[in-house]
Amino acid sequence: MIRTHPAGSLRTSQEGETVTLTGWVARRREHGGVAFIDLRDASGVVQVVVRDAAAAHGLRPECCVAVIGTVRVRPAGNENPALATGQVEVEAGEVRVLSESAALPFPVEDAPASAAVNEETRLRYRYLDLRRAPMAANLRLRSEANRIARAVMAEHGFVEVETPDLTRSTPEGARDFLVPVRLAPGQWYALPQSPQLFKQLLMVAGFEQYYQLARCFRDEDFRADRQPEFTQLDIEMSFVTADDVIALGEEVIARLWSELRGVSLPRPIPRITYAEAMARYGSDKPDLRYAVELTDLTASFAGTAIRVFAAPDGVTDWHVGGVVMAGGGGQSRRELDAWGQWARSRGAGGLAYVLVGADGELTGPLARNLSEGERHGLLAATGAAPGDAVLLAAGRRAGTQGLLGAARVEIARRTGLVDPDDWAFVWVVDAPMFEESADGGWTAVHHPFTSPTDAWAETFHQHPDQALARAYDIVCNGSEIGGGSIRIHRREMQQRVFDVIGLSSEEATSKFGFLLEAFAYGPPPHGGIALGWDRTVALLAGADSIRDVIAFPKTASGSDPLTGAPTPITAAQRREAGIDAAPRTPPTS
RNA sequence: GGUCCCGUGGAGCAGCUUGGAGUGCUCGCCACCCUGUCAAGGUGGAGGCCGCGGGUUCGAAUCCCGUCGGGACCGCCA
Repeated sequence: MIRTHPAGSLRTSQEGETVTLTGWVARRREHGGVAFIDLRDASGVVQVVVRDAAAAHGLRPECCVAVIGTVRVRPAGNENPALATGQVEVEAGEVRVLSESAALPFPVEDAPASAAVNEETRLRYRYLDLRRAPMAANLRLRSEANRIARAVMAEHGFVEVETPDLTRSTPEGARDFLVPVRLAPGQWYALPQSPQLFKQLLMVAGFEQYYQLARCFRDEDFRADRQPEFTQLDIEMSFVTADDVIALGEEVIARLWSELRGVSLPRPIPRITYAEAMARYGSDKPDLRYAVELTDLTASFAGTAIRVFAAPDGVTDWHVGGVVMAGGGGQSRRELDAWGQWARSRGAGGLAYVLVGADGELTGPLARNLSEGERHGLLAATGAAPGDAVLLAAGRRAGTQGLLGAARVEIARRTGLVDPDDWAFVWVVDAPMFEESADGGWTAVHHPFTSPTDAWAETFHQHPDQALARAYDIVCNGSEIGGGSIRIHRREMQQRVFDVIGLSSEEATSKFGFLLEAFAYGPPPHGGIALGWDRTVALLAGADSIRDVIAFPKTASGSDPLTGAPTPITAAQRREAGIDAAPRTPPTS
């Protein structure tokens, strides 16, 4: 090392020692005959005193320097308690500029008032953005999270196995990223959407306990919490029940929050069924930091004269529901009407409201059309108090609950019900196995290898609308941070799932044949979980976006302002890659 | 595929509703002054295709259309 000490490590015990430090000029304060340099390296910051004015003047912000000097205790009254090294300073003998820095595109050492910088600019100069304290802290936190996860896995005897990034396309679920194959023109690899099939093969292979911090790739549109490539803590275990996997998932999460946030999570983490989560919170990832719940008013409005609340003929899952906005009666007419606009912007028909007056009388555009029974039922069911507003929606059950659930989140946000220091974890269990697909058939909610619950093991194929899966999602503060299931290991049961989702045995063989073949050789009962590592770390870091816990993320259009990727390729690259080669065999679909 | 927001010296904003000289704020940058600061302070200075293209107008940062880029949301994400 060309330095003798990390800058952030110096203390009064080193007084008098001659040290060589290396790092970056964070700040410079010139006073004519004396200048103070805040020297930053990965360990922290220490103040360097430079008495050679000419030497100090050349030290531009963020240039890289070496300082040879003597550690001094600061003169009385000049200590800086805000710095870990604030009791000492380094009297510079020699300051060597190792490399200059051009004028900065944005401040690296933030003054508090100027912390916000356009994210595109930050990504363009990500190496400078990562010098900034919050981002540096986030990546170090992520590294610690990785270490903790590996420690927990090691303690339980898990085997870390790497799986391929170049694999075959399995055209279910998300769109694949495709990679042309030079040696076989017309053939394509796909990047894995997850190591799902490989980890099941590793169970067949007898490893029993596998994990991996796995990179996954999905060619879908972006959100604040999505990237085209992302990381999962991927886990699979043999001879386990759902409780075993859940217990392990809890241990990982509890250790992360304990060691990185100093938060002791209540164990076991509570569980809620999917049906209950939808009924009470209108979401399969409910934010339980606040208590607002939805109310089912379907029975109260069964014979309603209000047309929009009446079930059309033939709709069997009609639902009328409400959610109370405490104090919402104080909203202006304009604000109340804005809820309808808010609902329509989410693709819903609208959102009605009634207000509860001081005497419990109901007002609002709908109020006069409510029957006495409806008024009474509404008040009794919702528990709305004078001064409250009740937002009402009607429609098919899932969509209506979802809309009211979104309204619940919005109510909490607008009325300040969210405690940002709170952590509310919950397992959502007993999810449906299937959901209706756009073409009227059935599709697997989780994936087609998810086992039904014991109660549905023999009959799920007869009632795909009701069958429940041995699946579990872990939710934190309204974000799904992981999920998994017990898998199917019986060929006969797997075939029934394929039958339900309309996958012929030819298609199944073509898509998953290698897995089904492996399952002919004594597959163990197994199950697993994958934790969305970017979201998990973002929660730990208090970051608004997973981009803030990824070193080099992409923008919402999939570009990287730093490297300029993606780029066109040359004609020669195009020829060599075999992109335009005709397929050897006709595509299957 | 759809909806909405943003784009103004290097950074962050205001100006736009109601068109009238590139006007303003905070920070940074450059020069000089300054021997105990730590978001140092002081004086002076430089720096602009108001994202881009078109339209309306005597006149456009401002109004209209299109486009590009960024962000958020719906759809999508087994």
